[in-house]
Amino acid sequence: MAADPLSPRKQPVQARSRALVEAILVAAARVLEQSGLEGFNTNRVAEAAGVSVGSLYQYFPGKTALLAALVRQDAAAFGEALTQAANQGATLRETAEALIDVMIAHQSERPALARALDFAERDLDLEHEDDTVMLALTQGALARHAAELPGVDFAEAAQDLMVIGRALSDSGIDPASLKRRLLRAVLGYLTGP
Amino acid sequence: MAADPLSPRKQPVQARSRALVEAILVAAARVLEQSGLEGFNTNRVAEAAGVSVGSLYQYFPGKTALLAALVRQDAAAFGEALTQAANQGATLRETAEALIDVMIAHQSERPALARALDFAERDLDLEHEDDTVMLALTQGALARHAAELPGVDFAEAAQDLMVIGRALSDSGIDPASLKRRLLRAVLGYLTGP
Amino acid sequence: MAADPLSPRKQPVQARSRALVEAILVAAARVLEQSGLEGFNTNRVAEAAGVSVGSLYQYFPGKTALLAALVRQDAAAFGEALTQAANQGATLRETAEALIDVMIAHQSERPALARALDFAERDLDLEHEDDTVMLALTQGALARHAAELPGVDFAEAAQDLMVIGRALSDSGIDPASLKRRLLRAVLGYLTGP
Amino acid sequence: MAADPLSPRKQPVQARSRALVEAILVAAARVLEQSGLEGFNTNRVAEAAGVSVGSLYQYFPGKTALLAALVRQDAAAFGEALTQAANQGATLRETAEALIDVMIAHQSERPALARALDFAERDLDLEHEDDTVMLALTQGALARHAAELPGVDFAEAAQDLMVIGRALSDSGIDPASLKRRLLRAVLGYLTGP
DNA sequence: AATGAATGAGGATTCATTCAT
DNA sequence: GATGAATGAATCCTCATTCAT
Repeated sequence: MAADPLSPRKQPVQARSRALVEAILVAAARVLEQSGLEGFNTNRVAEAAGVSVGSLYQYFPGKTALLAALVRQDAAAFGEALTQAANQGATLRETAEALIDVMIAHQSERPALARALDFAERDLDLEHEDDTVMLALTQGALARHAAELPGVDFAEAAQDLMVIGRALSDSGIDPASLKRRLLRAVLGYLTGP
Repeated sequence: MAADPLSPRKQPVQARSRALVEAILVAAARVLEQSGLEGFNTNRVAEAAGVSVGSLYQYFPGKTALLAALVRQDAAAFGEALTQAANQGATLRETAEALIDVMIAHQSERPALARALDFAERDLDLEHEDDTVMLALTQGALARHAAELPGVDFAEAAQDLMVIGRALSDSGIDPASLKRRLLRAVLGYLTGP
Repeated sequence: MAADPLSPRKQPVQARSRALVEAILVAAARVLEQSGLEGFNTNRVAEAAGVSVGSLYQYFPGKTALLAALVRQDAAAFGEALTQAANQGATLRETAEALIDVMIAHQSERPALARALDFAERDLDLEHEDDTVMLALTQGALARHAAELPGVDFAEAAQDLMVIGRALSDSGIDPASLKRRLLRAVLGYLTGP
Repeated sequence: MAADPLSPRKQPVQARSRALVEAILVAAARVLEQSGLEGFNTNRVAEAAGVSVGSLYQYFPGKTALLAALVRQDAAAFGEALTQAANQGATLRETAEALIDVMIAHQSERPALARALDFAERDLDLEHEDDTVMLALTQGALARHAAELPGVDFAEAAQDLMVIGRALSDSGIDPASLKRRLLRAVLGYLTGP
């Protein structure tokens, strides 16, 4: 009965429905970006999407689910981009650079949105779910350079680097120096003292 | 009129007033810890403090200000503890350990509270304000070991380490391995490749 | 325009239509039984019937009409069963027993449904309409035993007994003793002091 | 935490508060009487009482509780009146008359309200709670005339008579003949065949 | 200064009903 | 006729804030 309040209500099959869901998500992202979690409410999102509240609730069982969908959508896109990057680079440094570039790109595109989504992800305890993919990805990328990383626990390192990467890219640090500093943190962690 | 909504309304001079403010803050922390930002509301806090809402508003211009006071109080306490640690340790490693111990202690004492405060700090954009002290502190600690850190930009490093330290200690990583991993991240960053 | 909101919209002539109406009514009964008046809504009924809401509205002008149809259907079935019983029994007592058996059977079959329908009947002020048949029936049954009932106003008695019978059978009284008690009430009323 | 949704939220101690609660209950009764359970909603009641919704919720945890309070208030008043009557009358018939007079009075004063309250009482499953007193009362009244009632199970009879009495007085029967018919039903039940 | 009752805007969610396809 | 997506008014309830006492 009381279904999962974080999952969408039904899969939009028809083309029109998919467009509607898409419109809602786009509007939701905009509202979240401009007004923060504070100002994020279903009525506002529906209005911004040019849709009735009822329609919103047709596809999302509640405010939380909408937020969760946003988070997941972003995580998925991010994961995809990371996947590309993870397989690039002949050296550890090159791979690190590729991954960092993705992180920075993701974050600098819509900083306020990225921040709010990070926020929401924690709030909804969606971290674990989303991070599994990225963790695996990162771990794989590390494993590819095992030769350069003697004695490193890949699982552990992947987790730490994920946390560090996120935190730094989301910290508001001057974008110009961000890449250099992230690189330092990552390579330092891995090949450090 | 439109006064700073983040600052306390007036300095409580009388002893009784100070006690009242203290009681409110203690209660606020408890409420925040137990119910999260979601359940944090002025009526609840006032009740938990055994005080009337009116009195709460006598000393805090609004909910936000109360939250801000909590954040600042915590930051101050944290800063104090860090100050102690920053001056300890003959070697860089030792100093780093001392600082990390403080971070972990601060975080592990009331994890839920620490998390919510971190949350709130960001939400209220209080980061800059609070971090100034810690930044200076960290920077000083680094400077003390300048010999071991050739070519390091202390200001920059302090900022990065602060971010990294916070993120890792708040990440929910197994407390048992947390210190080791934090140390690795910090020393790696500083003395890395 | 403002048509009677309690009457069905049109007589389903086609076989398929009749089946559809039947399916809706069956589903409606089930929903009402399982979820009460509270949870009784057109969307739910339509879904339970495996029919679109639009179709439901094709045959019933509104929620109320659907409910009314349910009430009437039940009343009709009940009336039919009573008709059988009303003509049985050589003595007053025997006839009373037959009628009471029907009442109890009707009520105990789907108690929750019976209750909700009673509820709805009152809510929609359908009592008068439905009871006409039963009243006539009861009155007839009494008349058959006029010899045993000197000085009794059959119309009045029929109404009173109807009310009493319904109330008692719907009162949640232990089914084991229900018949005896109903009999006592009825015969007491009729042949009393 | 999730306290009893049927009980009031706090006892109004101050005179003003009591007046407010009283005003709310009076308004609630009026709304219920005029608009039925259908149109009974907290906003409407608050408005009718000249009070803000917030104030209503200060004293009643929800719509249901408000309704329950109304039912209980009515039941209490009714019980009180019955208590008076139950001790009157030298003969069974006289006592029965006294009780029936109270029932009729209670019902005929505000018929629509009485009906809706009966309705609500069932809806909220408050029957048992309220009826205990009346049952005991009735049982006592019967016991007082035990000599006239050989072989009668007072507990059972009290329950049956309660049900019968309510049903008849609430049935919309012509008030002029109501008393006579009720008396017949009651005495018939008790002293019948 | 303290109290806490009162306010009411705001926000989540439901569901009867319509109508374009 | 059938469909079911879309609508949005209606309703419940919360909580930041004020103000009379």
